This record gives sequence, structure tokens and C-alpha cells, in this order.
Amino acid sequence: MSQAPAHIAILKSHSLTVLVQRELERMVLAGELASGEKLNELALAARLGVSRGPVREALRALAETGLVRLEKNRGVFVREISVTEADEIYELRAALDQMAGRKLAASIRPEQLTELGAVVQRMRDAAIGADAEGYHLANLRFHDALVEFAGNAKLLQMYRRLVNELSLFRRHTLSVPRRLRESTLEHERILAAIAARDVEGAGARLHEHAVESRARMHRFAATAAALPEVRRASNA
Amino acid sequence: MSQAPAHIAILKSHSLTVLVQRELERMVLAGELASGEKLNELALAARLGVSRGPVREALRALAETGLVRLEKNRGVFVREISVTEADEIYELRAALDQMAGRKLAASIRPEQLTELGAVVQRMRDAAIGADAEGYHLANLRFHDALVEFAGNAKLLQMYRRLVNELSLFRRHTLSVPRRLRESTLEHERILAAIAARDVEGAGARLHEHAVESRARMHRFAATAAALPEVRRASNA
DNA sequence: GGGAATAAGATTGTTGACAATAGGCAGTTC
DNA sequence: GAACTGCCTATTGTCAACAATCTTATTCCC
Repeated sequence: MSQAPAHIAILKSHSLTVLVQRELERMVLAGELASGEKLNELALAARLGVSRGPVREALRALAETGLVRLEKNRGVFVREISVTEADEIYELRAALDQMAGRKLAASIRPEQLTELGAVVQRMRDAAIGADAEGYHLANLRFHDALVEFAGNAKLLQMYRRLVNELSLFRRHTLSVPRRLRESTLEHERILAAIAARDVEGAGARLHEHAVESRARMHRFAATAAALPEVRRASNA
Repeated sequence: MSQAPAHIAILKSHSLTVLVQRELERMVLAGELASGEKLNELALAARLGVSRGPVREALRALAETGLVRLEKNRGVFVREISVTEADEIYELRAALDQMAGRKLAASIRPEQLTELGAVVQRMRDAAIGADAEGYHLANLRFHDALVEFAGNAKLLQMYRRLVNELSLFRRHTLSVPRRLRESTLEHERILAAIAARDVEGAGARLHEHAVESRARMHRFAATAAALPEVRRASNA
């Protein structure tokens, strides 16, 4: 009776379906449910302490966001993002980033600039300390904040959805960015263009930046294909 | 026995949930379920001849696409798009259209050009005949084809989702475009730029075109607000 | 007469059970 | 020994019932 209230309050405002959906999304993004893995409804329901109904509803919703794939009478699978699809997402992201950069350069407020500056500082620190994971997180936050500050909720929603999907792509393909210093510099230039309220410049820099990410992804994919890491599930 | 196979084949490949989802989407987009309307699960289930399970699953999926809104313990409502949100969508669409235009100008194939030309011809005919509905359909098809031919499936998916949401905005706000001839001319110019493989020009024209749609929406919204059409469901 | 408390009805949230399908296993046949 | 056929089990698809919550109508009090 004394430890329940918090949980009860949560349940009051959110249905089980919503909670299950969030938890499943978290598990997928955290890699606890591996890309391509088949999800067993009953097992998930048991694990989360609910019945199959909410789990099924949550899975239908997640299918619409692109995180899982449904096959009738066969089951639900965590989506696998192909190189082709990742390429499309990167290309789209370039356009969205450019839009965000232009909007932001035209409207940024001092406290937003301060926050972005702090994130870039985190990148510098991570680069100096060769802290790839820390850099990765700061990088994600930088771009998310950028789009958030751009002030178009729909854009933010789309952007986050794309980033989510991309995180399914070969689980942390780029988690070890080689050139941390170089990359930090790119972000500094982006921020400088925004601070200078250079609309076209900020858009262009962000677009380039996304295009560069895309190219890096392709180089990595090519490398990964060259040294076959015993991955193909083919019959040969 | 002789009329069943077709239905069986459909049910074989698609679950009830998927069929219900499609039908509900159709009903919403066709206006059979009005914007803001509360949807009764049991009534929908009875109407579609299924139980509440598939209906609930379909509604959860539709909520994720932005067509309906869920309120815990209160029900599901067809989403209402505010002017603010419509504005954001128009702005996003401008960026996506520009991207599509640039890609298409760089890659269009003869048969695609022919098809786009045929659609523009339908616009001309509709403009001459003052056929607003026909024009509207041709216009939708023109832009959808444009994005489709751009060759980025993710872009197409996102674009269609935005267009769907926009169709919820004050149901056919622009269904009577005044300047059919003028608008046809704009589309001809867009197509010309693409045909000339003018990457920047095609992108720019499409961007302008979307920005113009956005401005038109705002003018219309302002007009509609000026002459209060007895719409507010407020308590006054 | 108006407003708050309350009870009845309707609707949603959740669960468990049943039906249908897919995939694997053993047995049989060639 | 390989391939095919038919069962068996595990899992998904669908449904109906129960519990919890909200809405509405009614009653009571001021």
C-alpha cells in the first residue's frame, strides 16, 4: 500500500498498451531485442506481466513506426534495415537537417545557443578523452536539439522516427567514429553559422554534414561486406 | 463455392486487423468519419462485422499514423488538425517537394515524363471545364507521382502520411481553387524544369509552389475565421 | 430553481479461452 | 538414403466475458 501509489499514478494516465509500447520501443532501441529477432507475444506478455491483448496492440503501433514488421500467422519481427533503406533515410535526413538549420538560423534564441554550445563542449571533451560512447550521445543530442529548437513539431516527430529506424541499422555501425576531433570541428562550424544567423550557410553546412554521414555509412558498409564477418544466413 | 475464392485469398494474406485498418483509414479520408468525431469501438466492430479486438488494434495503428487520437478511458477521436499544425505540415512538405524535385530532375525517365505530362493535361482539361473536383484529383496525383518517381521509398511514405493528415484539415479547405488556369501554369513550369533536367530550378519551383499553397491556406483560414460559420463547439 | 451528490447506463481496458495456421517430426514409400 | 505424407505442437488470430472508468440522468438539499 505504501509503494504502489507511484505505479498507480502512472497507470492512471497511461493505459497498459501505451506503457508496453514504450517499453518495447526502449528494448528494441537498446538492442535488448535484436534486429531480425522474432518476438513471441506470450513470452513478451509474461515478461511484462500483462496479457497478450496490450502486447498485440503495442506491436501493431510499433509496426506503424517502422520498428517491427508483421507477418500474418508467422509473427512479429524486429525490423532489419537494409543498406538501401538506410541510404534513403540518410538522404531524407539531409533534407530535414537543412530545413532545421535554416529555420534555426533565422530564429534561434540566446539560451538555445547556450545549450547547443554546451553540447558541443561535451563533444570536445569526449573527443579529447577518446570517449566514443560519450561522443555518440552528445552527437545525438546536438542534432535532436537542433531539430527541436527549429520549432516545427511535425519535423521533430519525423526526424526522431528516422533516427529511431536508423538505430536498427547494423546496430551501432558508426559507434566508433574515427575522427572525433574532425567531427567536432564540423559541429562547431554548424553552430557558428547558426549563431551568425546565416540562414543559407547553416542549412548548407547541415546538409553537407548529413551527406558526409551518409557517405561514411556507405564506406563502412562496403568494408563490412569486404571482410565477411560470418553474418549471412544464406544456405551456402 | 464459386464466389468465395476471391474473398478467401484476401483473408489468406491479410488479417482482419489490416483490413479493418485500411477500411477505417478510407472512411476517415473520405470524410465518412468526420474530423473530431468520437469513434465507438463496438459500433465500428458491428458495422464491419468483426469483434472489438481487431478494431482496437487497427485504431492503435492509425493513432500512430496521426489519423486518430486516443484518450485513455474516454475513447478514440478522429484527429483535428489546427492551423498551426497544418502550417507545420505545409512547411515540411515544401522541403520534401524540393528534395523530390531535385532528385527527379536528375533521374527522370521518358515514360515518367510522359505520365506526368498526361496528368498535367488532365489539369488543363479540368481547368477549361471548371471541374474543381477533377482538378483536385489530378493535382493530388501529380504531386504523388512526382514524389513516387523521385525514387526514395521513405520519402514517399512520409509524404503520403503528411498529405493524409492534411486532408483532415477543415475537410477540403482548398477544394475550390479559384485560379485553376494559373495553377495549371505553375505545374507546367515545374514539369518543364524537370524535363530540362534543371536540378536547382525544379527544386526551387516545387518549393515555391508548396510555399504558395501554404500562404493560400493561411489566407483561407483567415477568411474562414472572419466570417464565423457557426462551427465552434464552444460553450458560448 | 439551481447545484452538488449519487446512482444507473454506456464505453473502454484487460483478460482468458477457443479456433486456425505454420513448422517440425516421425513414419512410410520408392 | 531421400523425399513425401500425415500428425503434433507451438504460436498467432479472433472472440466473448469481466472489471474499471466515465457520462448522464436523477434526486436531494440549500
